[in-house]
Amino acid sequence: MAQTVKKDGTVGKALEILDLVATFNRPVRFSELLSISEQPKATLYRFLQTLTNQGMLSYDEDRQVYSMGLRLVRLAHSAWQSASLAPLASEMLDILEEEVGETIHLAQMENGQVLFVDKRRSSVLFETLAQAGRIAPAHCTGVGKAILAFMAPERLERALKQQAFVPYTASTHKDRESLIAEFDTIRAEGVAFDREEHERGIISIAAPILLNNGKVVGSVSIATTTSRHSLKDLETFKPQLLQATKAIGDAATTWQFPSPK
Amino acid sequence: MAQTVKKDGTVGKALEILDLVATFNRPVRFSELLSISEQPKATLYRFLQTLTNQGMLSYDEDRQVYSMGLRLVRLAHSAWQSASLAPLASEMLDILEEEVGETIHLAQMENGQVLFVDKRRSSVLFETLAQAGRIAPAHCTGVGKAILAFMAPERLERALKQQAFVPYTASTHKDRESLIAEFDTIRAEGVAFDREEHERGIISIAAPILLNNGKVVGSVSIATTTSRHSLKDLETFKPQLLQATKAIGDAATTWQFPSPK
DNA sequence: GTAGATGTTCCAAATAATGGAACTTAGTTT
DNA sequence: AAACTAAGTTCCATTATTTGGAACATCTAC
Repeated sequence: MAQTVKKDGTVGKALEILDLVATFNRPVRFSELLSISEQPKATLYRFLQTLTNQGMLSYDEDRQVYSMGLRLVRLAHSAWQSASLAPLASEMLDILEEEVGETIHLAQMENGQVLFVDKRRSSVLFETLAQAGRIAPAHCTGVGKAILAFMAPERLERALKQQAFVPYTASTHKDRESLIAEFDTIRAEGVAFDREEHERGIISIAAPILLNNGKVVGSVSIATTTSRHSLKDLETFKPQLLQATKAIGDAATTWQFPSPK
Repeated sequence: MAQTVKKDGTVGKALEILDLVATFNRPVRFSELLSISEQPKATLYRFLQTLTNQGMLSYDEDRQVYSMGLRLVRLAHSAWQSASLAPLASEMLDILEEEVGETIHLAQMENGQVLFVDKRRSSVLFETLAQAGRIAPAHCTGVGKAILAFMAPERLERALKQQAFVPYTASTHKDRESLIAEFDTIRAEGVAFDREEHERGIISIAAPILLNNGKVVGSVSIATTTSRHSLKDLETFKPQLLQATKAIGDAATTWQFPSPK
């Protein structure tokens, strides 16, 4: 279990249920939730009512199904704007995209997983919230490994405990040791490679975003397909990538929120 | 006060605090929150701790400020995908954009406010404030009025109670009566106009998205600036707009979530 | 009509939230 | 450098809320 022990009382339980509904990625019946949830019937029922009342979930009376609520979209907009690296990094990502002409991802760590907070892609027009918010495992992605390799010991320890080490492809790290073994190389080179570890045919080069005090706050990757490019090709983008992550790191360090006055 | 009476115990209070932090749109200190919150010091403190623990908020130890948490971005991604009209409407919005070549917004109602869930824009120059997740008042926007005018009586009543009737411009409806008076026209014409009611120089034409059973579930608008177009110009887009909203309404009506099995 | 499953409500017991006040730390003034 | 002030944190007996087993209601299928 990648789940950590929760000690946050009623609120924690309610949010756990929110996560539960989210994992379905489709409207879901009460009984379906009941069968997976730890909570007894009446308790689960009450939580669903409360969350629906609050707009965190929505309930379709005709179909008798729960979905995620729009209040989340509103709240996330605020989160994305004021708490993610996206607004800060936007310019640098634009520049990087222009330089390399490949798909760019901006990621941060959330509960041991990689959370994509922004993206640039050379071809198709896309809407931010549609793609932002997607998650991926940390142990088998360039963005994930780039962050993990630069984490402080106890933060890393916590993150590693949350990895499930699902072996997506033949080259996926299948245990903790194998993953850790790569960190020295990543730290030495300053970049991490995804060698089709998450998806066959998809490779990437990723670099961490570091604050001036050394803390990792996120990472940027340049991703492509094996049919278009080799790892060697990606390596030629390294200078531009590092320049971008450096610039974002500097911006994140000096960034001050607007004075309260 | 546009605030409704909350009866959702601890969870409701916690979410209220989340909203409170969101309104700041910037990292915020404990004392700032305390000064506006209803909650006593210790209670507020504990809630902030819990929410931070849960990833719904994030806390910057150095600056001692709270921001919205990335868990919201993850959850909202799920909400946007499975509970908003956006995925369903995407194709139709693409077509509409191509036909009219102006900025398109897709909106839904959330807690009496208009919530933008998707957007298409033809020119980068004309940057409206609206992006996915962004909110706006209902009483002074095309999308808002288009939805309100087609709401069932008690839903409308609840929504009207939540309007603050802030007079943004000279043409903003400044009270309930003035707003309601326009509804007959909107219902008769099938579209609502924003006559610079929210922002000077910005006008729009909007149409409701109706399910086959008559329920309004959202609206679509075509927005432009007065320097580029007049209201008459916008009116020429009416057929295309109505065709798009009809198609989205049909899709929303027949849409079935993937079978649980 | 009946069986079975799903969804909703009740209420006394168990538990968690509450908040006034005391305490600690950080920042400022005399 | 002591005294003051404001901000943030912890404590704990009291209070209020959550809890969940079980009964009840509703729907579905045969």
